[in-house]
Amino acid sequence: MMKISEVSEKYDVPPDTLRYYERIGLLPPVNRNKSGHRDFLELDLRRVAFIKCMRSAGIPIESLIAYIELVQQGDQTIDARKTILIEQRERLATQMQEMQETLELLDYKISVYENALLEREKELIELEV
Amino acid sequence: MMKISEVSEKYDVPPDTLRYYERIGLLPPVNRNKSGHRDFLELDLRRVAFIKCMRSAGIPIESLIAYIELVQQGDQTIDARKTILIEQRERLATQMQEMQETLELLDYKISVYENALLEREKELIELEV
DNA sequence: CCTTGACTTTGAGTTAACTCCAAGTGTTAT
DNA sequence: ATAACACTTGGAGTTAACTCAAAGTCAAGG
Repeated sequence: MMKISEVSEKYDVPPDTLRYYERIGLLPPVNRNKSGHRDFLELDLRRVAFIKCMRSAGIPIESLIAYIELVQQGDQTIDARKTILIEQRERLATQMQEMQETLELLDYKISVYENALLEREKELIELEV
Repeated sequence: MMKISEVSEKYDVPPDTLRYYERIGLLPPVNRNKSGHRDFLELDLRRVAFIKCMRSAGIPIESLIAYIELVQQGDQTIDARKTILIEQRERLATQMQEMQETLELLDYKISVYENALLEREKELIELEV
């Protein structure tokens, strides 16, 4: 359905990274065509989208591999999967709070610099007058 | 005023990391006592706190070094400093938005697993009855 | 038929940010 | 005075997550 270059283009993930993900078991074995080239099917694409979303938020690959492996093992692992997701959800929420605080400090500092620049301008104008 | 072990304790940053920060120029040369040991003064502590805040949000060390160097150079670099802070503020905001989306996906998936588990329970009860 | 270009694998190299180690020095306690 | 201990430096090692390179295969175009 889609070759690796197209998937790379569509999801903005380098081909080497897609192959790397498959190599380490993050992406379960991708469908192949007769000549051995990867031919990403709907399911493969959904997995890529999921991985991309998780990685863009910094969820560690190790946790994702653990999760994906549980998914492969079937319904009796639902509870364990939920545990992983909740754990990562908490880490993410904590991280976002820290970032919120940093954002506020940055905003404060930027506003201070803004005022400092205005002061400088005033001084310069007074020199001219 | 405070030795490295105390600073490490207070800010929860390993001594090796504090020394590393100084080595690479992220932390300007820390005050020393007669025997050559670091003796962190108020100013050094404020710098540690700032670095810790920025790093906890993932602001890259490289940008922080650039910023700190400008600070050392005095008032005429205020505009350049502001530019760095604004740039990082934007990167941070973007990152937080991506994380928000991931958080929502995680919440959704967790809720799906919640329901799946309830279904399983129901089935088990029916088996018993 | 031969070249071109995209694919393949395996393994090595890179980058950021630490983290650890060895060898040495100065202050404190016995 | 000597042992213990926290500190010092310089340099090497680690970890996560890619990223690149070499050597080979295959289908399509001239």
